[in-house]
Amino acid sequence: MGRIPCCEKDNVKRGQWTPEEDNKLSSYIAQHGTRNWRLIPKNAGLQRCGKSCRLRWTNYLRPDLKHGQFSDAEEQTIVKLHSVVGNRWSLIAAQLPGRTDNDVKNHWNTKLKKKLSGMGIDPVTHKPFSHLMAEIATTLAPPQVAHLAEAALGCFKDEMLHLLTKKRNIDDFQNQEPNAAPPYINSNSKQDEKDYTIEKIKLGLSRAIQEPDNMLQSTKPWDSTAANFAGACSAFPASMSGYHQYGPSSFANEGDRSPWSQSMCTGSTCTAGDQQVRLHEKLLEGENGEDSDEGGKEIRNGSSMFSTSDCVLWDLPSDDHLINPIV
DNA sequence: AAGACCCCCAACCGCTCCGGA
DNA sequence: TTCCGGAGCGGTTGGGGGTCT
Repeated sequence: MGRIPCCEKDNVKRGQWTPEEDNKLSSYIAQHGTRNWRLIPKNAGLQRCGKSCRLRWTNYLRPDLKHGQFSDAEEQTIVKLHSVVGNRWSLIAAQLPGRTDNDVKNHWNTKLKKKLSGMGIDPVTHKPFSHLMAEIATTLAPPQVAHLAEAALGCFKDEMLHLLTKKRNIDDFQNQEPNAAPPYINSNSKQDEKDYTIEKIKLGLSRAIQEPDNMLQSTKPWDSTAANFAGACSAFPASMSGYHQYGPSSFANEGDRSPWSQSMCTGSTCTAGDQQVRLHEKLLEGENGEDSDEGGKEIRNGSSMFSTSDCVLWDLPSDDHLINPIV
């Protein structure tokens, strides 16, 4: 028993599309529309799978598509919506005219995830790493806490190392701790540099664990993210804990908050994760067609899900401003 | 100059969803 | 109500181009 293939693979061309194929597909669709993708390649004279044609059309050839870079506003929207609906790219893309789910997904995976990690925010839960550490620390017995930094390092080290070792600016590092030049400065060994970075991360995580209350009591969630994470993890040079390495604006810098950071800050970063779970549950209830006692309606009412009294997450657009209702 | 490495993004794969019979 | 086929979705891959060493 195998799955029925969507087309005969033997007679089907795969890989990059040629301009000629694009022309054939575009002109066929212009004449006949996009009904029945299975028949389209045959009728258009293309040796392609119908699915491949659909993808090519929806992700690339459609005349209403934008192909340029994502704007700040678009990025904000993606991050905000992702914090609420998770990896539901088609839902997110529906709020961004001219962008496809593939575009959004790619942009998230290649840019935004790193951007958030660089700001000390876990891109999955949208919580600050330091807060996650502190939360875990408060739930563990002391002997376990002792191993937390090590374990956490295992979880986050790829992102951290990527950010810290790859794009390091040694001058920044020296400015941060002028009296404690890292040992690798005088060494040619990349391994030394990496080990040093790892030790620094461990130290920072340990501090985060030792002071969970301070982290949790922060009244400004954002302050406990990039800035405090950098503070708790003294190993992090300011230039790395912020995200101006990626662009002109800086998150860690108090006096220089981009619209991005402002909108991120207005939401309850530190509680977004819990609320996200609740929203996910509500969403699922909505999808299953069951009105929950307290929320099903809001969920199906599109953007109002973002403004229910107990679920205010971000300064998301109101109903009127969302391009397409969610769900 | 050239090979290694990295990043981005188009395209593919396989699963789920949905609507019609 | 069930089944089936088409469409949609999200995860993953791989190739091409750029950068680094």
